[in-house]
Amino acid sequence: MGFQQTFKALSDTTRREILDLLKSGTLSAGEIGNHFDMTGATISHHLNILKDANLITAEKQGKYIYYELNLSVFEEIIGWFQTFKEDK
Amino acid sequence: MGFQQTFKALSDTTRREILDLLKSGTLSAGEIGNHFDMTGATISHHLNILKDANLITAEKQGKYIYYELNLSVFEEIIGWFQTFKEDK
DNA sequence: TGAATATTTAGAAGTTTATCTAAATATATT
DNA sequence: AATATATTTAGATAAACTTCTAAATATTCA
Repeated sequence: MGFQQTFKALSDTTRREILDLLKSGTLSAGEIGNHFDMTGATISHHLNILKDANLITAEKQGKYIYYELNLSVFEEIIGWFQTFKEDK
Repeated sequence: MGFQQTFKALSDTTRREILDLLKSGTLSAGEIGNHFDMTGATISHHLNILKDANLITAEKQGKYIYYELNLSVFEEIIGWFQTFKEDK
């Protein structure tokens, strides 16, 4: 765990775009997939990586699974970056 | 370029440790390499990726090449993370 | 119950990545 | 000039990653 998983998750353009989409609010897997020219299977794989990295959370509601940003991990990462500024 | 190269560079543990080392100040390639159980060739490869991502700068002085943090790109990345907090 | 929709899982293919060894380049020293 | 030191470059290999297709699971609706 730690930062490794988080940074790996952030190192892919599609996944960062998914996070950008979720800034506007909760979206289902299908709605997220509509923004990309990829199969649903591929999007599902990316969502899983983001979820494992705790960057998003998933909640099933009937037929759909809704994904949402999990901001707490963003805090930690920002904190890591801040250490570079402070120590200067 | 843009963020892609930067996040890719940050997605490796060794490279993040190199950045942590450089927080204390400038170091030569050899001094950096001494902190890791890897060949100099591998360290050189990682330094090159960090340099291409503008996360560090290199300056040759005689026999040595000194590496230093380049904080300007850190600013940009912190800015990207901040957008997630603000838009909430 | 059966068909349609939403999403995930499994397995495969091609690409990228991290690392090594060996060789090359550049500088300093004797 | 020859040797030693510092670092990079080139080429190879194995592991990890992204993406696809096909199949599986879960849910809703007629």
